[in-house]
Amino acid sequence: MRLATSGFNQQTQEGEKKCLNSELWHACAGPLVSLPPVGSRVVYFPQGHSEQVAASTNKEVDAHIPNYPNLPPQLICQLHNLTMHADVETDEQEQKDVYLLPAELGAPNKQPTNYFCKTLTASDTSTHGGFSVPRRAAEKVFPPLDYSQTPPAQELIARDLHDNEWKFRHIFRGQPKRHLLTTGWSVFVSAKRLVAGDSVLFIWNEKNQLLLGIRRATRPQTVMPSSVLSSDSMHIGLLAAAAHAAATNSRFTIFYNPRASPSEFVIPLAKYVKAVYHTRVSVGMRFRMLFETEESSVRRYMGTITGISDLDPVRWPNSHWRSVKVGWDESTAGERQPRVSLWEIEPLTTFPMYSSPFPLRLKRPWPSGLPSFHGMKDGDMSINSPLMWLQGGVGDQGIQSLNFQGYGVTPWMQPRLDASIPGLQPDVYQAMAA
Amino acid sequence: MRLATSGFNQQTQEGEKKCLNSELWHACAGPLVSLPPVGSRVVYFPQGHSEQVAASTNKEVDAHIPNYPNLPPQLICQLHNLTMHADVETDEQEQKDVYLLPAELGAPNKQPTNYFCKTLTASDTSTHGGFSVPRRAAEKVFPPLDYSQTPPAQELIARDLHDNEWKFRHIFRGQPKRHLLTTGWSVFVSAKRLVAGDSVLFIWNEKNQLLLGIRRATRPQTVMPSSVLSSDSMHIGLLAAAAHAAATNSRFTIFYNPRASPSEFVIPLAKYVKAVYHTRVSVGMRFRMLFETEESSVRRYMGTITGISDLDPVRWPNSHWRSVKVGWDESTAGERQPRVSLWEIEPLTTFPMYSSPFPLRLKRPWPSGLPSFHGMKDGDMSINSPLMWLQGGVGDQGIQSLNFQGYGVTPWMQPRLDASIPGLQPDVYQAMAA
DNA sequence: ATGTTGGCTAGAAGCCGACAA
DNA sequence: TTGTCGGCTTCTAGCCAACAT
Repeated sequence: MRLATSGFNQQTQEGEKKCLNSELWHACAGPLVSLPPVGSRVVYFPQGHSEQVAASTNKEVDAHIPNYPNLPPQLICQLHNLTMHADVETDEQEQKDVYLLPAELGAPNKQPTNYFCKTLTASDTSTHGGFSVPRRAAEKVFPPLDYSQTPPAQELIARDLHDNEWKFRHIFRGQPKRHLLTTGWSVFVSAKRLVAGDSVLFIWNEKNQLLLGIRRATRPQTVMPSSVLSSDSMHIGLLAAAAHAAATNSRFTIFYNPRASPSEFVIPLAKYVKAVYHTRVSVGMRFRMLFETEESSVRRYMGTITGISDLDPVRWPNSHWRSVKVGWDESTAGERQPRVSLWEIEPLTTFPMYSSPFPLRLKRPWPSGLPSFHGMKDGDMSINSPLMWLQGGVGDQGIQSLNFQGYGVTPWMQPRLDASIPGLQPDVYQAMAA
Repeated sequence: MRLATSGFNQQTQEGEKKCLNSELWHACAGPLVSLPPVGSRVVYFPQGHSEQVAASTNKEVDAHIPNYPNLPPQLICQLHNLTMHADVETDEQEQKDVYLLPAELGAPNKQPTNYFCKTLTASDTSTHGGFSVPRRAAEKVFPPLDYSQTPPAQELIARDLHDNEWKFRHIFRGQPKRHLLTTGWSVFVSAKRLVAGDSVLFIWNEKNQLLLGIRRATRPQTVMPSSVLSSDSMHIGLLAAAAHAAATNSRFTIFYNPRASPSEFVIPLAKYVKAVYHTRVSVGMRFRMLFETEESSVRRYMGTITGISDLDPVRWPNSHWRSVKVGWDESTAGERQPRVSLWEIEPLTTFPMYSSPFPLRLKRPWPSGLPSFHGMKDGDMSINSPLMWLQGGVGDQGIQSLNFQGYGVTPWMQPRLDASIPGLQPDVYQAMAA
């Protein structure tokens, strides 16, 4: 049975695309994922992109992949376009599809307020019964039941990322009383191929619509590399694409999977500049860092900086990518990564190095007469435009992806710095010296 | 339920791999697919590889993909290794996996003799009943039933590519009498996610084992490009990988999907040389070409050569890839491709150009002292070794793939030709002149 | 010769409160 | 508060021959 797709579909340039629900998209992506506004400048890290491919193909980058000496570890780009993507897995012969939604300009990552997220138990996914709704969640997110009825029950209609409708019987019964989704639930579970450990997300939005997203548990070997291209060619492909775009100042496209990638590798330029040039970090310094919890909220973990050095001095010398070695306070933090990037952490004691926002002497001032970006003065540090354009998306297929398209920067666009920043090791910002 | 894997598993270098049944692999790949022997020399066409990626991602090669001027349209390589691949799709949470089998050296493509292939009907795949076995097929392939029983019935045990066991109740009943697979059939259908239009393949081999393969109907958008890498980066990746391997004479890996790719793009060198240099073709010439039928046998279609020119003069000038424009005799041949490669066709009247096997003058003779290949004399045309190494496989996941690994050729290894071949347009073999 | 359908039946799916944790 | 289980009911999966092509 193919579920009907109705409602707020939208024609895009490709004609047959259907749009994704942006609110639900953000909810599925998680509270820590934010989309840079279209038109803004960002920093792209091929190194991080490479990590995503390695994670997706379960294969590390091989030794005989060529180096791209002209490809700097960080490319300053301008976001051109950004679309949300999601695979759709129907229960019948229809194959996976891509759905696109042009992201609204400058949409902040507003997490919905009226929502809940539950990790499915064995009972939730078994054929024996329905879905047990946490009491507080049901009372907050679902429409109120008429408790004078016996038992109180109603029909819920929820819409997924593709605007498909799912109907559930919501009933309040049992001893002790509890909220359950019965009829319709198993259809949803089998259609989405959910298993214990996956999560579902119910959102009650401002338009009084019920939205329903899923987040699959991260399972190994998400993608089958052998079906399309060798993982080596994929690695080479992303590097060559970036290098070519940088050399020719042409547009290119990348995909970012928020929930599959180890780290975000497209960072707003302002955030990057602030972290790298306006923050003094040193070994021994204490810091906080945000993480997402099971229940889709955020919490802070504390740690100490134990070192600052290149993650891969051979392949990616002078990179800011994960250049900070850290130790975590909590013993349960064993699975947290031992290396982070400067813009991911929040140093507990910051020493503003200079009063001026851009104190660094630039040996070769950048061309002026170009649009400045937020908080940055022309002449101090401006950037030739256009640099890069992005285009992104996220899915409910467990793989949630952002698609970035951009114009590359030419090498000379990398700011050239001679001043040294106390607290930072020299090799950390030599990358900026082309 | 995870099906038990027993029997002739085999440890490979990676430890946990299980081997595929090579006989079944060839049967699934089809009668026209043959594997070049390991160690032999082959010609690799990046252009054809590019077509496979385009078909897999449903996206044509974009305009702003860079050219690789140093990458010739055909690379002479030596097959290093070849493994068979298959995705396995289990019915539970386990994800797809890769299974590998080192291909036996020089294994010819021996199609099994005792087999049948049936395209599944709506009834075959519905939950309402079992599988209707064509009478001749059952009598030829299945063990004989005891027809004195009422009704005659037996249990069949078949093994798939991964050596998983499938049990079926085979019964001969109904009015009129017919062969049916009942109990166990639906489990197989749902586990493999078969739908009407897909095909199953039963083989009775020399060891009196029943083998069971599947071939999914070619469905559009087999692969989700957005999950991993943009299709642009994939295209760039395969080109850059080949170019890099050619420039550094290093090893590289490619995947070939016999049933997903429009054409074979790794051709035995002898076959290529014979077709390109020992066969005179011209406009108006009649030819035959082999195609696979519904029932997995081969038949010949006839046609006439209508032109000889580059398929893509801009991106791939002087390429032999699909350089022959053809018209087909049968009006039902509308879906057959209008362009083929020389080695795919069998000209009806051949004029041997010279009595010597390699009559072409080579401006720069190739280094000698290297292994010659079949039918070729050292000194006439020899090839520096090692050139390329391949490694391949095929799956039952609908996507059937060969994985080739090889060492690239350095540009000077391309034979340099000055002689012109009557009947071929000059630009066709200028490619060989680097 | 074989695809589809109606009838029948066995077994799984699915609704319920009991009973922990 | 909520995960799992035994008991019971409902419905579909699945076996059969009839019928059609």
